[in-house]
Amino acid sequence: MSGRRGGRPTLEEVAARAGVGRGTVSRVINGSPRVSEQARAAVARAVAELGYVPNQAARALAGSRTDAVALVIPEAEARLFAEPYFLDLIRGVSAELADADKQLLLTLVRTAQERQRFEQYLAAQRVDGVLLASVHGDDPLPDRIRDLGIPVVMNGRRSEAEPVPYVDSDNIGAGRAAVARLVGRGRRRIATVTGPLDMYVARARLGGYRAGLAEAGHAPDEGLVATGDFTEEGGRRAMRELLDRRPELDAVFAASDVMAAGARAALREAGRTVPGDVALVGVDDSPVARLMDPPLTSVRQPIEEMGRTMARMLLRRAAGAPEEEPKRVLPTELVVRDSC
Amino acid sequence: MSGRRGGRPTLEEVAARAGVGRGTVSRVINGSPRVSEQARAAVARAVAELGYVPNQAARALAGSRTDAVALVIPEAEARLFAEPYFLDLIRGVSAELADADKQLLLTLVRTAQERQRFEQYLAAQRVDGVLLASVHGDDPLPDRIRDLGIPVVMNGRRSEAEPVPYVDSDNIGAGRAAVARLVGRGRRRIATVTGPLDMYVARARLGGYRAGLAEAGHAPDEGLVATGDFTEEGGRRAMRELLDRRPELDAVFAASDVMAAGARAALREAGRTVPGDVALVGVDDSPVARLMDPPLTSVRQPIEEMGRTMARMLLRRAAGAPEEEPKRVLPTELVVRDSC
DNA sequence: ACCAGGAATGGGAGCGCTCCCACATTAGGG
DNA sequence: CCCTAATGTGGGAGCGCTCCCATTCCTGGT
Repeated sequence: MSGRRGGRPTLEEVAARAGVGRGTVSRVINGSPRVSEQARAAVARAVAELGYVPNQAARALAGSRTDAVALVIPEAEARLFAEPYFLDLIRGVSAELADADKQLLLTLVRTAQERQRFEQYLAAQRVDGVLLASVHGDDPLPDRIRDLGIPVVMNGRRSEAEPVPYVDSDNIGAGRAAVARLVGRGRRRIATVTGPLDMYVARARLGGYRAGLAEAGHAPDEGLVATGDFTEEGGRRAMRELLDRRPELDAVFAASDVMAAGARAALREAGRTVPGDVALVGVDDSPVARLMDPPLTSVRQPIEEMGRTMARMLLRRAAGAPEEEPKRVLPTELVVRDSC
Repeated sequence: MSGRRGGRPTLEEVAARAGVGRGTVSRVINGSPRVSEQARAAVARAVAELGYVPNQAARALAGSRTDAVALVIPEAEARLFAEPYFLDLIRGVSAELADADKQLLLTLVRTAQERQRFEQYLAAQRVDGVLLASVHGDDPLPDRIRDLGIPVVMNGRRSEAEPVPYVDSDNIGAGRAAVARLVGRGRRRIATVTGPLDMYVARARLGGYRAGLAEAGHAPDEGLVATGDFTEEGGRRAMRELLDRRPELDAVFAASDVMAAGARAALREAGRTVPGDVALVGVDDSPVARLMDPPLTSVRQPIEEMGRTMARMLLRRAAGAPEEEPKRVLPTELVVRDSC
């Protein structure tokens, strides 16, 4: 049989032992300043002696706050994306929450029905805030949550002018840095494999690519742009398309490492060497990048740091802190390997 | 001041609306059979009309159960391992819990201090059960939790005779299947790169390798066994060692895909072709396997299914269900690609 | 016709906290 | 010396449920 509470001490018992009232113990536990040193010490001792741990359920019920934060990840994305991405994100969020003694509630959302259930869940007041990963351009969930009065922070944004607080990486800078590197290595015909253009992240990287070319004085050529979908297969297909359209290309910026891997395979099929015939740059600096042959030059995003930042922002808002900058864009960094 | 926090309806209000008592509503909500059809219908209508959602904190407080389950992952492992592993595991656990309307509390444990905190957390009665991933041979945590009277299920086991309930994959079978394949392809000098031998999973795969050789009538040769640590670098080092000791080897069973990738790199360095000179088999069937050149034959573990099974077992135990088989070993499956 | 026994139900009594009000107690200011 | 204003403090009043007991209403057996 589970969980008959084995005589776990209560606030009341601590109070009795310390010779003070319930209120005082509560104040000490919650770090209120309105307590004398003497009382504080007495309570601290009683807590230690009894091994007291506050009952969270009671706290949540009485205080209507839960000390828990939900991280929502759409399941479809979890499969699609360079998977380690989410693990890194989780790691960052988890670290920051642990420091604040908050709990991480992970929610993978699979179906519309599960989404529904999640909204219900939120309505049940079970979390102090919500972190959203990988939100698509037309997703109403963020606004919905905000309207419910629950603090939200997103990873990435739905559009340039995102109204909901978010933490993003500098995707434009990523595209730019990749192109700059390619140009610096003497490449002249630089193509790109983009992500699905209904995602802001894909448009931003493409924008960076274009900006990079413009800065280098290259004329734009739409024939050098092919759309992928962040999958390996999509990368492969897009690469074939590019080779078909512009056989003379000598470099490719793939908007993700996984697509770069697909592109690499297509290049091999076509008998092109990397980086000899075609130089290749990806984005994510995921493990695949290191394992590819040749190892892939890639633009690193500070994923874990994004997770930490999101959690920090959320906690601050949940605590009702003074409104600070609700939009944060973290820098990316080119990691040079052998593919260019 | 009226505590009209967001005006969420309470059980009491539902009762009033349905024209029944609090007890009856509670019974309906919790699916007790002791309710007339009529009352059930009235309550159901009131619930729908009011959009009632039970307050979880109150439930937990009154009923001492939380509807939440913790999944504990040692942070060190999360980095080391083929990372998608944990994402798959999480996916399985999450799916099963969602079906049961339970919450998943993810805990990455970094330091000894965090471990400490986690135990405190358990003491605070905040979860109905605990799932443990990647437990090392000498880890006392599982027993500790069990002694606290909290249901536990582990992923993998610490030793052959694990006392704590677990779900594992058939690692011996995995080694055997890999070797059988290699033998079937006419390989005669089959080496292996193992994981760290203080982990049962590594010993089991090695055991399978040996069993496979024995079954094929090959004489054992300890020179064909090198120890890695489940990292790419470890795989590379072990492979160099093997080439050094037994240059005539013509096949390698690596106990993980990541190590296989390392081994592949070492083979390339040494000028050996795959699968021409040396055939290669890994374990995990991770994305890396597909992306390698040539694509890697690998033994797939049903990771997501393990996650589901763990969650299912845990929920059943938490519900005080009749003691069923507490040890479950799921089958593995060889996925053939070009590396052998 | 009567009563035992079961089914359905209402509602009191908490669960262990936080909130907040009332009550000291002490320290100045006039 | 009284009066206000801080400062600590105790404890009542819930928070919204579940548990469980008492009550009512219905069976069917004798």
